[in-house]
Amino acid sequence: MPKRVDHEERRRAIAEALWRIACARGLDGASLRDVAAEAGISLGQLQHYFSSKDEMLVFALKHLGGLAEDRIRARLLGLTGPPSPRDVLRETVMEMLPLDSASRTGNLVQIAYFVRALHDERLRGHAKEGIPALRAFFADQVRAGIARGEVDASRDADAEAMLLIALTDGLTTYLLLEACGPDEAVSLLDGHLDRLFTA
Amino acid sequence: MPKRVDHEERRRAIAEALWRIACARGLDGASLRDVAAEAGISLGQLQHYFSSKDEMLVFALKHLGGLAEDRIRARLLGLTGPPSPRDVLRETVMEMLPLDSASRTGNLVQIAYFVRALHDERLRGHAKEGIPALRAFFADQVRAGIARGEVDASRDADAEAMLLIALTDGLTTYLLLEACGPDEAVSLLDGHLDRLFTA
DNA sequence: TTATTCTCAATACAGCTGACTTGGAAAAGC
DNA sequence: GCTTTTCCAAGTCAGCTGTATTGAGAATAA
Repeated sequence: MPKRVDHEERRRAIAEALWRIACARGLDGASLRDVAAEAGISLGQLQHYFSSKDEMLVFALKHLGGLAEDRIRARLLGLTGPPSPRDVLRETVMEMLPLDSASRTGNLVQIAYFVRALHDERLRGHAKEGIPALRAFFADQVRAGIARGEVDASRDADAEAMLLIALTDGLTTYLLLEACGPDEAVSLLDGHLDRLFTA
Repeated sequence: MPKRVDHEERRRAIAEALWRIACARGLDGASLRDVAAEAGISLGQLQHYFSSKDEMLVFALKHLGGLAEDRIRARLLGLTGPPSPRDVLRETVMEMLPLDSASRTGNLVQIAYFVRALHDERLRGHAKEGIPALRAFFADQVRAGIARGEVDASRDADAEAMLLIALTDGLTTYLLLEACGPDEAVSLLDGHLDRLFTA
């Protein structure tokens, strides 16, 4: 056998090269040759690790989502003391927003996938799969807030969860377009949470 | 001179063919030949009306925005009696959301443009140009609501306007992904407006 | 009629795309 | 040393892309 190579690591490196290109030129502007060049390998080598372009795209999408989840988890673990539901929601949303350039890259790539998913049934499944879990997570936090008396009991936890997700997503759009600054986005979200957590 | 042709009308017909393709396969999947075939004309004829693909894309985008504005204006004029600020906001937002299949098409195309604009400076200008006006329009309605005592005077009209725009945009995303139904989106927005217009 | 100008079809072209094939280098197990 | 398996570089291929060119038909104005 030849030298043993960590396939997963190679695939991750290729996926990250794909992100860089997708971020700069869009997903459709990322040819196999471009990605290979960005990753510093030959086209043949790239095709050795991904037997088709579609396989590469799906892998890169899943890897992206995994890293985002990891970042959120790490951020929540980094909270000092027992976090309140409001803190959990705030930190999660802040991590999702494109407030720094690294997060901006991730969001740009994710949106590129989203748009492709609108016309591609296979990708749509992958794109949608994380939404119910996120929504349930948010709803749980709202319910915890209600239980602690920090949220008015008349609020519908599921509705508030969807509202917060949609708001985050919309702000993401305008942040990426630079039609809205990071400070403004943060203050808008804080204001929204202020009215949700009234106690 | 040969038979006189209404250039603008031809260009509109071509733009609409482009939308149909962009809606089904994405903007990047719309080649000049595809658009010409969809419009029922030859490639040469299409090139006679648009000297470059870029020109066609920009024209189609502006035409799309113009029609959307017209629909909103018509809907507001259709309101019986003097509309309250809340009605104006509600109707405008409802017209923007992809609640029926026609509006869904428009939103799909608009998002395709949005994503391309993220990587294309020329398009970004066109994509952003309508946002400040919309935001100012929404803010004016909120201010009118405050003046009429229907909105709490402590609310920041500009912030509420941005919040509503972002929320609409986020809901649009999840409607298009079918991660959220039309009824739910409407009820979420009504709930949001209920809390804004408290009197 | 004749000339002019508009409309548009056909074709060509260079460049890029994703997929595939071939062949060889390298390293582990025997 | 020899085999076997893995890894990967180079090249080929058909197909599609946007653009440019050429020329023909058609209708108006002289």
